[in-house]
Amino acid sequence: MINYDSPIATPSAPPPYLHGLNPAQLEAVERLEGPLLVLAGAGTGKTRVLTTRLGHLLQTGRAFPSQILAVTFTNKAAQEMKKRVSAMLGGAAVEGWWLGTFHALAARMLRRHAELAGLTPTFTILDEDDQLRLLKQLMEADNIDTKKTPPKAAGAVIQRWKDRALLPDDISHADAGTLADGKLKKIYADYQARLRILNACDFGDLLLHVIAMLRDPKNADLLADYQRRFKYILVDEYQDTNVAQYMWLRLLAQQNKNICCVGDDDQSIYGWRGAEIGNILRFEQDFPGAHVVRLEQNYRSTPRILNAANAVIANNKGRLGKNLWSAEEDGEKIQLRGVWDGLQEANFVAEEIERLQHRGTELSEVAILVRTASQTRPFEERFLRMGIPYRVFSGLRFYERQEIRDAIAYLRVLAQPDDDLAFERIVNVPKRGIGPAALQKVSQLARARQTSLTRALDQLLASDELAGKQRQTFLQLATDFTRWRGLLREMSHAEVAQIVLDESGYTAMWQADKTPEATGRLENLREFITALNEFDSLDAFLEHVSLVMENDDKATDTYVSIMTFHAAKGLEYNVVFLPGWEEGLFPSQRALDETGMSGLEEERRLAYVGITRARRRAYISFAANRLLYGNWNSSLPSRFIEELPRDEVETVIEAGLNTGGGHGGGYGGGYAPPAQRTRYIDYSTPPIESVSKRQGSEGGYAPGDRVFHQKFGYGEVVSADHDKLDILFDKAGRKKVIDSFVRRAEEGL
DNA sequence: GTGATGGCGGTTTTT
DNA sequence: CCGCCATCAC
Repeated sequence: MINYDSPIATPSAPPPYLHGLNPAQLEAVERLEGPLLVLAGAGTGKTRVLTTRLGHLLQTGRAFPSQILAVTFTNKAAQEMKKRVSAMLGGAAVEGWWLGTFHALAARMLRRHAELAGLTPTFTILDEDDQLRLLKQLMEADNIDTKKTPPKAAGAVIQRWKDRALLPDDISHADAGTLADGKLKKIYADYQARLRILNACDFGDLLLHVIAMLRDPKNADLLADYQRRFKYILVDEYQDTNVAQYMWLRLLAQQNKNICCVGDDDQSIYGWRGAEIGNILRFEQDFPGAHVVRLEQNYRSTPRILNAANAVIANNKGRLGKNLWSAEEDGEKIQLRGVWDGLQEANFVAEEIERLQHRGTELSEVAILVRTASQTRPFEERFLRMGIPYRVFSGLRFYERQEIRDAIAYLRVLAQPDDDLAFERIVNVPKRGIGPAALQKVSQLARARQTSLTRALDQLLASDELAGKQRQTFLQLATDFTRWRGLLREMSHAEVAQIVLDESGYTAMWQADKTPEATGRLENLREFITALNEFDSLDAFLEHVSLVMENDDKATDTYVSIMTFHAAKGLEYNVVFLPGWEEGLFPSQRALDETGMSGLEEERRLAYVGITRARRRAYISFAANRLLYGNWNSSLPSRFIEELPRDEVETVIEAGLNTGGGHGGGYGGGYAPPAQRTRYIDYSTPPIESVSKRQGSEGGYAPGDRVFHQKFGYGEVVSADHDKLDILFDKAGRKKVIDSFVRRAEEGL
């Protein structure tokens, strides 16, 4: 079917962009109507299919850009898609389409209708750091031992609830668990209430609020509007979606039902952070009339590598099933090495890399993929000694660095005065002499008033509650912020940022710092200001940093790449080393203990992802002894090694190694499958209680009342204006105080 | 309010 | 073994 109304439609010959697609790819591009699942195996041309499909939609005039919703998981993927589609359409940028990550798109919707979620359009998106500090406060306020239940653990559980679109009210007593004395449900509720006061969201909330908003019968028009708008929906990496994301997609796809999900169940490796592999496995039930297209022809790896990957993944039960094949020559066998210990393993890898290098292999074509970040060290030490250039991909990203977070916190307080977490972060950075005790005063009032720290501070400064140096310091800070906010109207946000960093003493703090890192930090701050210049407004910049964790590496230099399996997803190298295939390490003991059979299958998918990163050569190795936390431990080869097909593998095992008493036996099971319950609880709108109603003077003091103040002692109220009291104290004289700092003097005392 | 020492715990990570 | 956090001494 061709739309002849479109000026750019080409009625006759197939357009050039469809040339060279294989039949499955072609179907994935051209089947535009109805639900479609594209099962795209590793290296089967997924990105090409995705971009061609989008370009095809636009080129044939099936949809205006604004009628297309295209969702990815990472910003990198979104950028890539943007770039490739516009290249395909002759270079012009596509304007007005909804292309981005789940979170960026949800944030866009939420900002449009923030008031429907009880927020203002300038709401803040908290980072992990903020979330944890907030949780910690709430837990301590509830007398929960944060040693027994680290906020991080509590936060993870709450995150998982949010991933499943469960609000505090949806958590049954049984599900609340034993963590934090079983008070986690309450902590979750407190946390949500606090976020609303802060006019803030965490990542999970972005989707949760939008879902709640769209499902609210009061907003039926809004839902209908979005449902009509998005004629075509495209989702990348569908195997990684969580329940909330699935619900959001389903809501939006209801009307036109043209939803195309692309993914690979065998590459679902993010279950531990809420990804629900069931989403992709159930696609055909969830979207009636769905078609499934399998992309199985692989253009990346040799058949031997594919056979090995196929053989390992075939041991998984929960999968849709698919077999990668290649039209190429067999290629080299997988090299399997068993060595004495981790040092020898590093040695072997290093020497092999040198050998390959002499035969003309570029180091940029070599990668070492590990299960955990801590495995990189022996390789680094060995490479340093031998002078092999390498790079470990795992370090802190730009926006996660301390000095950048501090700078961002200053800007957040500027843009959003209610952002308590940002305020707390910088209130004593650089050191101003405002310690926990001083801050306590402000937060006490903020809690009593159900308001933010900045507002509470203003009220405190209007009273006589603060005195001396403390008052001076706070006053200085408050006036600085007011002045800086004023500057935003006069000059560019980058200039203001520079002024803030200088006048606050933040730059000076690092200049005075004599540690070796200080120079780098100052450089980062300069880079930060430059980055600011690339955005139209402060708000646009803050949105960017809260949603984007950019990867600022350019792979131009020649070095060996060292990274985790997770980080390697989507990448490919001619030569791939896969060290540390030992029971306990890979598959990870913890994954087995915590999630049993499904954990094992996810580990196996990691193996599959790892193997399929290799184009020409893959090396798998294990060591009989490994240094762990400073102790030597003996280990057995990974069970995945036994799953490799013998014909495709060339094995060299050092003499005298215990490999578990020969193949076929050995590993004690003990990973009992837990009662696997995935719940899809109906989602109800969160109650939006009015905060402002609860403010005001609960004291109801009147002139003549006798009161007691912690610091000023007894006194008599002269006048009362709402919450502000003018009191003549018996000893301290006349003071303006805030009513929540006084209590009634008991009669007869 | 700020700097120094000891104890404990320790996958995977994006937004 | 290393890094983080909490507690202790100024």
